[in-house]
Amino acid sequence: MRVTIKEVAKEANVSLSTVSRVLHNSSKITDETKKRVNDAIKKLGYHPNYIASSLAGKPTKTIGIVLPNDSDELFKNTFFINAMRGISIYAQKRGYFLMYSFSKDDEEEVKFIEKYIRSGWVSGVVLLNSFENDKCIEYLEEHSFPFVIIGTPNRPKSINWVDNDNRQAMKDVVLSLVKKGKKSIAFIGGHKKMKVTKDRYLGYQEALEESGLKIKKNSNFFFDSFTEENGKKAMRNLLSTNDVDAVVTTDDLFSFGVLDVLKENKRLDIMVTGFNNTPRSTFISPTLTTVEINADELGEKAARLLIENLENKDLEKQGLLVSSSLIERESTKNEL
Amino acid sequence: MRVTIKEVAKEANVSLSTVSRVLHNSSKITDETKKRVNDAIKKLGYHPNYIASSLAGKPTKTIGIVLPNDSDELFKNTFFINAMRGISIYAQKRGYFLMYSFSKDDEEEVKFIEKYIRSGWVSGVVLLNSFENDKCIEYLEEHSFPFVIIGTPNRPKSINWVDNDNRQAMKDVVLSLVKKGKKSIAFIGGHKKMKVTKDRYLGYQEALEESGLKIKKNSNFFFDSFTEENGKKAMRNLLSTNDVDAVVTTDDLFSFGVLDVLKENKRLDIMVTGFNNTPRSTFISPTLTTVEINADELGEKAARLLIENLENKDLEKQGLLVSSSLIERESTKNEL
DNA sequence: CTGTTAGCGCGTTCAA
DNA sequence: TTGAACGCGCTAACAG
Repeated sequence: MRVTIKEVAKEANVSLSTVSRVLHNSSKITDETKKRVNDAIKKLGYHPNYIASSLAGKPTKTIGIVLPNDSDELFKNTFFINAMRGISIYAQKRGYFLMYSFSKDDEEEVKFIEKYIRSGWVSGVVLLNSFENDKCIEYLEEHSFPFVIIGTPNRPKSINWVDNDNRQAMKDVVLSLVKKGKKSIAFIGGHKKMKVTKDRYLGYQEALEESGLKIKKNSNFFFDSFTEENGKKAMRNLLSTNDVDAVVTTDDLFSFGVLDVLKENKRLDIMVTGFNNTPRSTFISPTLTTVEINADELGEKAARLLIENLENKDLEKQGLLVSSSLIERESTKNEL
Repeated sequence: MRVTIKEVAKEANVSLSTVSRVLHNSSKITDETKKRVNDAIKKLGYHPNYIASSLAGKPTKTIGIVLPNDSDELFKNTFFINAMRGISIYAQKRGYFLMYSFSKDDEEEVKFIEKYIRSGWVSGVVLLNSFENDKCIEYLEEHSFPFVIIGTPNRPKSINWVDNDNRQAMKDVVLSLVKKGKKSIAFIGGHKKMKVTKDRYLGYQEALEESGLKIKKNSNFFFDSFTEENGKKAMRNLLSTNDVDAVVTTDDLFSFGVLDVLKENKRLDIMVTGFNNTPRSTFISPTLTTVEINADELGEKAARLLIENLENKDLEKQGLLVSSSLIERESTKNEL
């Protein structure tokens, strides 16, 4: 059987509560008795039982993470594993445990959150399903349970969230192209209703404006799904109707399609950038210039935000922006 | 405050223990009181508190997973995220919670296992660091704490483990090449001391033997590290000294190097296979025939093995083999 | 078949 | 500054 606080007390010739006190540095204790207790702890190899401690009212120091099961996303991206690692880096530093569960749909997602809360195991939740998790948010808010979301929620005011500065990121992308002498830059993005798309498009517009450039007609595209095929479609269209010298996209997948069309048409003088730094971007030719969204850091900051809120209940809810970095590769080299 | 068993008891006009009993289907209870209790549970929206239940002696129904932090592996492979998902699929079905932690080295790995055990949170551990985790195994055995390892341990007899049938997998690869008329098949693998390498090499030898083929001199290579460069080195060597018509490797990375050399030398008539079905294998040209190791299933079976052992203490330790599947792509097509 | 009671290991009053 | 006692929510004997 494991050694309990009781045996430590006996060994140190003090009462249970005294041991408990030195364990938590609470109230004043003589240096001498403190030493006696600590010696006993060491001698007996005592380690506190979190279960008992939690039952007696202490927080569990455990965070639950909810992941989507969608295999496509999982395969395409190292986002999730990196975000999970990021979370772990901060959480472990603070002595927190991490739980995770994959859910196959929204409904199951809520179910797991319910389970996390009701079981009493976790004291906070990280939402990692990048998109629409309104049901989860609703449930968590209803039960006023602490949580943080990676991604920008619809009502960002009253919620803890962490996301990239998508506007700035795309702005940087476009400005770097302008610096290379590009003057007619096309845009390919996801659905216009999505916050990510909106933000990135905003950055695109701002960069052009600041550079004194205009958006050409028919040079902006918005698609419902992030596919290579849509990238191709847009690029073919651009080649026939426009005189572009660069293309920015909100996702590497679009860019892969774009590059295919450019290769076919021997127009690799047109520069291309992507977003998300998917592994494939380094394997194709030309290698793709893209934006690293730093999933690690997103996770780390999310964990920090949550834990700070956990330990300081009346902290204001806030949103945190994580900078991303432009990774320059062959698709934006002048020599090509 | 959450509703407790006590309130349910009062509502149903029974004692605590009766409620506890219907909760666990233990001993005989009148259908009528059972109904009364269940009604009360529903009416009050009662949910058992796992913490209390655990403290009172019930198992925690929580499994701890230990992951390596090594970014290279993490990026190259979807193995970990898939294995984690596989574990979750089975564990969640059985009502188990999952904890994870990333450790940056062996030492930290043991530290986390220690923490898992001492805290009392978890009742079993899954080791996922594919290679040498002797220290962890040692620690776990010392404390006779239930665990399962994904991969083949050095002393497989007294340990629960799950792994691919590497011998058979490689055998299938080679036989499929023989069936395509190949007669001089080279082998490129990792360090000869590694169990994986040994097993795959064994399958290679068996297949050749059964097909009445001989291993040519200087056509087998073993490298310390899985790199493209080593693949190139081996292939250049093979081209100059041997008359091979196919190359099998124990890792896609070797194969990428091999294909590079073959393309350079316009020798794509030589067939190539890899191992692990890394994402890149579908993006290169020719696309690479490789072996899918089914990380999902490895995780699922590992969870099953562990949970079965958890719920049935005197179960024998065992090793489970997970079949892999050969994915035929362009690099083994005759037309090329 | 059901109720009573004594813990599980620890935190936290309240006294001393 | 320290100790005794109670309770967190639940399980598992032991009675009846």
